[in-house]
Amino acid sequence: MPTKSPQSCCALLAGALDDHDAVELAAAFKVLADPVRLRLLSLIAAAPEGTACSCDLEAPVGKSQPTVSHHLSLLADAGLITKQKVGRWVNCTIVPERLAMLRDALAV
Amino acid sequence: MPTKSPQSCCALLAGALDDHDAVELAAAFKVLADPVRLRLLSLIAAAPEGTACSCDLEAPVGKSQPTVSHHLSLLADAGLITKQKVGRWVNCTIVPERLAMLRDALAV
DNA sequence: TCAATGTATCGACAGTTGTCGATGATTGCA
DNA sequence: TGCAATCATCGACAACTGTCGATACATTGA
Repeated sequence: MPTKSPQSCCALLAGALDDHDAVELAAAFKVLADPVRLRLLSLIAAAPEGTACSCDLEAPVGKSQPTVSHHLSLLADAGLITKQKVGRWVNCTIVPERLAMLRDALAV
Repeated sequence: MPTKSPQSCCALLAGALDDHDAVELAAAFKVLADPVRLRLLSLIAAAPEGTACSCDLEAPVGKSQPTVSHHLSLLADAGLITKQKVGRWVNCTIVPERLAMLRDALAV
């Protein structure tokens, strides 16, 4: 379940950005402000059907399993991906609507 | 002088994102990952002609003068605003092209 | 039931970051 | 020239973050 975050209705850079919205929007961008998470997002988005097993993500980013697990959890908490456990594996799927929402937040 | 940063030509989330591009893109988003900086951006963008005096920005964000100066420098280094000194004041102007570049980086 | 595998959690550590007070530099004005 | 105003820089501190090894949990297969 994604945490609550800036809605598409939020007044953004073009309008008044109150303190509450600023904190939420900053938290959303903070998740994107890490090269490992960006690479994980890129790998997941480029995988077939936008879904990748987390076991296939450790080698490309060159980080340990706990580190990758940590980053994937942050991405999931931010609603940028969903994690579905199937057997012993965890499939990560990108949520393009979430990216689009953040993209719209940068509209001027 | 803005520091170099992800070009519009960068393969982003939809394509392969190599380590170097990931670091640069993450650095760009890191600048946006702070509520004070987002509010400063919002205030500058909402000001007439997208330009505001830095002396008018301290009160709205509720931070000290050194803190605001620090954040404005980060925004300027990231190319999101330009700073022009006129007399004793510093005018900050938004750079919408830069925001658009980051917005495009989130394209899926 | 037991071993193996994939994942999450915990504890710890180093590095980074946001913040402010104090201070310095520069400009405009009397 | 002296003073006030605006901004940048410095030093310091607390808080946060990314990282990993060790370990616990969960699921599959034998």
